[in-house]
Amino acid sequence: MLAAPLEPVDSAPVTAHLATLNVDQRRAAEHASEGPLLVIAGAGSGKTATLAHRVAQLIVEGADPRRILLLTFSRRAAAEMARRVERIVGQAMGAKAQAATAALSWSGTFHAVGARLLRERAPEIGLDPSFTIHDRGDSADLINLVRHELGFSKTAKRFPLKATCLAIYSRAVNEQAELDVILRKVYPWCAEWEAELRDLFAGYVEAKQRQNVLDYDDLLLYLAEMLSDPDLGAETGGRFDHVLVDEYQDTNRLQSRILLALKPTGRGLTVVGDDAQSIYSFRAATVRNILDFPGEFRPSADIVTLAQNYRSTPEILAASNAVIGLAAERYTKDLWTARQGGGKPVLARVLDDAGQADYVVDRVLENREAGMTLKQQAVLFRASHHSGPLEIELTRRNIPFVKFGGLKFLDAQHVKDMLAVLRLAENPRDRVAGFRVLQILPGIGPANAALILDRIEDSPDTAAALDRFMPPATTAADWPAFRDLIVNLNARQTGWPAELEQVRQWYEPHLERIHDDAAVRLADLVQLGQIASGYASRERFLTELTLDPPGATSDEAGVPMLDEDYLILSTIHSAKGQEWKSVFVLNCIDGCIPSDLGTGTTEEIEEERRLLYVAMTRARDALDLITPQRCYVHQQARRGDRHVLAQRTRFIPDHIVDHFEARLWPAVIAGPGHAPAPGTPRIDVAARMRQRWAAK
DNA sequence: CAAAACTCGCTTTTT
DNA sequence: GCGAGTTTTG
Repeated sequence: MLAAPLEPVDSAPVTAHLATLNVDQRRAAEHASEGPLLVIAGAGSGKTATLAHRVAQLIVEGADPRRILLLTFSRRAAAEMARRVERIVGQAMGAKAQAATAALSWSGTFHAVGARLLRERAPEIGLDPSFTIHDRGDSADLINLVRHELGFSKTAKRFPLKATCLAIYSRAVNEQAELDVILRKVYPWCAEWEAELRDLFAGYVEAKQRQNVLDYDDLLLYLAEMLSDPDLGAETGGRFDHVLVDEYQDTNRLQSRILLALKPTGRGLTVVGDDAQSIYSFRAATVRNILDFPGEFRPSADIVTLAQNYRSTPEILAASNAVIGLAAERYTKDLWTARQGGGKPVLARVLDDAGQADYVVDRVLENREAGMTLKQQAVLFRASHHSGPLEIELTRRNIPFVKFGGLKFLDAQHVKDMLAVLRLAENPRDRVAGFRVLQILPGIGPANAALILDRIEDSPDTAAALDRFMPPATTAADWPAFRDLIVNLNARQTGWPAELEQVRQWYEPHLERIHDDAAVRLADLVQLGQIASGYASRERFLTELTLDPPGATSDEAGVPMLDEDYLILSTIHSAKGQEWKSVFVLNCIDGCIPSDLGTGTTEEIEEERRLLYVAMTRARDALDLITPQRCYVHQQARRGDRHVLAQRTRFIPDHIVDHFEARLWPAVIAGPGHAPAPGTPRIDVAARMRQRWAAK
């Protein structure tokens, strides 16, 4: 990612391992650790390299790696950082490097670090250390149970859906704001339910505590509360000499509260980010964190700005600068590059979804002919389902691909079932897990499941509680095996990871009874077993899988045929921090970018603009933005032909369109409002025929 | 009381 | 084209 130094290395002699850095990067890497440091790092400016060099430099200067806390946005980012730090330290220190970087054990997301600190300190803060962690789906299920108990599922006017309830709760927690403010600002259509929502959230919090479970938000919230105790805060902060945070523009108020509680004076604190790439406000991230950071301290934090881009051609950079240049507010200046020219980015007009898929496939294959592997190319899109038609076309033409973002391995019912069994064993009070597991058995529905779980909750002895249950006739045959499984797992008799195999053997007949496609699903479970073997214990497996699901952020697990070449498909959000030689961005039209769901307020529109900017700045040598002329309307009878004419995205208005090469594809299609050129077919029957059989 | 059959409403991005 | 609630059936 980092090119050779383009700045002449001046004045002071530089240690070899920092020689590849430019002047600004080196200033950041060598910044004396006394005061806080803010690094504003534009897209492709060597941000990861700079941060890695800073960590490496700290270690070379004698910092204890066990006392360095590195907070990243994903585990993949943490792993990448560790790899680079090791290489750099190796240059400077030789053989000792591996030991030094292996001790760099405190790196990960805020959530993962939170889970670890809370598990460690649990007894001191009134928490049972065997707590299990709910992912978003589990949390929604639990909030739904409470909603039923409170009778809100039977209101005359429809009460907000479980996912909406959870989103409101989560927003209030992460933004550290009052419910009425959140409702007025973000969920005005739910404002009439304020009193009921308050009751619901109170019940939800109570239920989580009774069941000894934490949700994602709790990992941050409990940590922040723990650190607000002067002793615990000082003690925990004192464990780390250096705290470094990546992607600071995408943190929320709760996260900044945690950071300030760890390092109230800012001593040893470094944050890195780019306000032009802030794209997570739906998760309550606020760009204020990065903007207000310097002023949080006396004296205020030093600021280093990295504005030289090493990634893209000047033409791609110029187009990206033009797009972000139209932003209403912006704090970072334009990026510049010393790279020599390539071609302008392409703005391709295609007829529709099918044309878009054809265009991308043709261009991808062209690139491959020219020597570019599939892995060096990526297709990006705003919403996960936008890639549907393309996925079909890729499958049809035998082009392997891997998709990031969207539907995950762990969302499949059969995988959730298996994990729920393990979770119930780990924490018998986890009601969401218990509900799911019990209802796998024939003859057990919500009523019986609730009864059994009540008994487990009341009894200190799970085995005895299970034995007291008299199963109905339909369940009798399956009950003893189930009872033995749970009791055995609960007592940890089999050990890890062998017990996953034990669960699978129990589950297999049920899988075959419940699903017609049991064979396919069984293959997933075998894969789950492989993933499990990489974790040291059941607790670690459950925790880390929940905090970093495979398929979403990791490219190690869950992906078949790793040695083969494959095309990358990714949501723009999941593409953060990455780069490819050639990038395609689908549906650069109004309604998709910006999403018509995100055009309520100017802030939302501005975030959509930054999203397009993030997508464009992923490209090194080639960039194609695709604009289908018409877009099929989503809600309509199957095989309907209703569509709307789509406009090019408002973020590329006429006066900056010169930064792009306009291309019609196929070259003969007519523009909107024009008659077809002579000899051009009015309808593309062939495309319709393909469409007819393409999708189910 | 459980499970299957049916009907209505909504459809982003993710730790 | 799917999830959630409702009604019917066993």
